[in-house]
Amino acid sequence: MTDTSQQRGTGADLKRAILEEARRTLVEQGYPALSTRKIGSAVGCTATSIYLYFKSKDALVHALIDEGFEELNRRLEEAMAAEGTGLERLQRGARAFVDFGLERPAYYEIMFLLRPERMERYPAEAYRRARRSLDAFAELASVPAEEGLRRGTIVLTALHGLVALLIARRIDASLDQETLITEAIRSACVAALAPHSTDGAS
Amino acid sequence: MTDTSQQRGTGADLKRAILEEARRTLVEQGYPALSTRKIGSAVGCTATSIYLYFKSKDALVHALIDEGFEELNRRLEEAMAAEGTGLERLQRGARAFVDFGLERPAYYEIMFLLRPERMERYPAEAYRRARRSLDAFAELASVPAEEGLRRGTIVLTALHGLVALLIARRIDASLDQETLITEAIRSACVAALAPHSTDGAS
DNA sequence: CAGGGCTAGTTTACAGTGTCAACCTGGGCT
DNA sequence: AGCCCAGGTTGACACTGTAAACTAGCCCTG
Repeated sequence: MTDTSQQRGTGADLKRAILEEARRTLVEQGYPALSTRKIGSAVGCTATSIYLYFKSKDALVHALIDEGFEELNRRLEEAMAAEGTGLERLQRGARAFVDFGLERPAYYEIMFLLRPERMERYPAEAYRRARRSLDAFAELASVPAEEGLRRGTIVLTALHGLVALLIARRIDASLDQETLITEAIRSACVAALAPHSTDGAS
Repeated sequence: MTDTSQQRGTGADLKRAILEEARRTLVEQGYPALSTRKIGSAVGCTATSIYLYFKSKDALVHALIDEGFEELNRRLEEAMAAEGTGLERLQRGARAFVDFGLERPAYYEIMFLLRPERMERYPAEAYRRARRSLDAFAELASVPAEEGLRRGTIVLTALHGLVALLIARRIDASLDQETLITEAIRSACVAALAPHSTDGAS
């Protein structure tokens, strides 16, 4: 037993091991701790071996992003599948989104917070598919397609801002987090489903 | 004339030059291009000289963040000072916030998008002061203090999410950006000033 | 005027990072 | 037996922020 560095298989096994280690590091120590050399030594190979299975470090991260979107989408579908009014379902979806962000901040970071240029190599197609979440939001607003997409997007931006600032601890600590979240969600969801208002409020 | 590297003064002059160069780089090439060595060579000194005037690279960035908050606050005050109903003023403030983010993305990034641990060294006091913007939002909701702070925070989070995703180009390109922005702002502001709703909608 | 000390800056070095090019090595096939 | 090649490694490059040690120039004092 040399130490940790011997759970390495070869070929596809090694690729799996690398991915596993990357996932573990991401969850336990966050994105900045992800380094090719660390992964390599933890998995029992050199840093450059990673490039046999991933075109770049970013490509490795993209694989993790895919995992993240899979879980997020699963949660969203589950939350919104159950019965209820449109508003209720939308609110449950929103809640699921926020919970995901708070429970998996490291995943959330690489999915939504990573510098744009890191994402450019992330295939646009994959990204669109990954963003099914948005479609789910959009379809709930029973309005013309574009308007629906817009309203879904607005909800998403509001939720994103909430999660992002919570994760970054940039929210005034004197506020009760739970109340803030429920109020923010309600505010965003109610507005999204409100009848089309062509001019000022009533 | 060796080359560019001769606009250097000494002492406080050098500090000013460093700050200027940092600001220029930030605006022209973005935060990731900020490196101590590049700044040094552009300004005519070595990388380590920067540490004579700034405790760390982060401290230098903090100085830029201060500049950013100064401009943002100025814009917000200007936008919200003019007459109008509470809603109108809030909307103008929100618009000013979004415009700032879109016009100064690099500043916005270091102010709101930088990794949290980079900010830990940013004195909490300075950050609170810098966040006067939020207070301005809060005071417009004429409700109890805590409720006002919460509503202001919710508006801020919504705007932040909007700006963050716009800057990151993660908004569906088929949407008209201008419409999206005005709708998002209206939605957030109307909700913030809505009467207190203890239970479900009417 | 000689010399001490301080200030402002540089040199050098360390420990990291992602990534590329060249090298090696063991197992399967001809 | 001999070859080849998939799969890994070694070593290097160009960066990063930053700390420690060193140095040139000036002012002030004896």
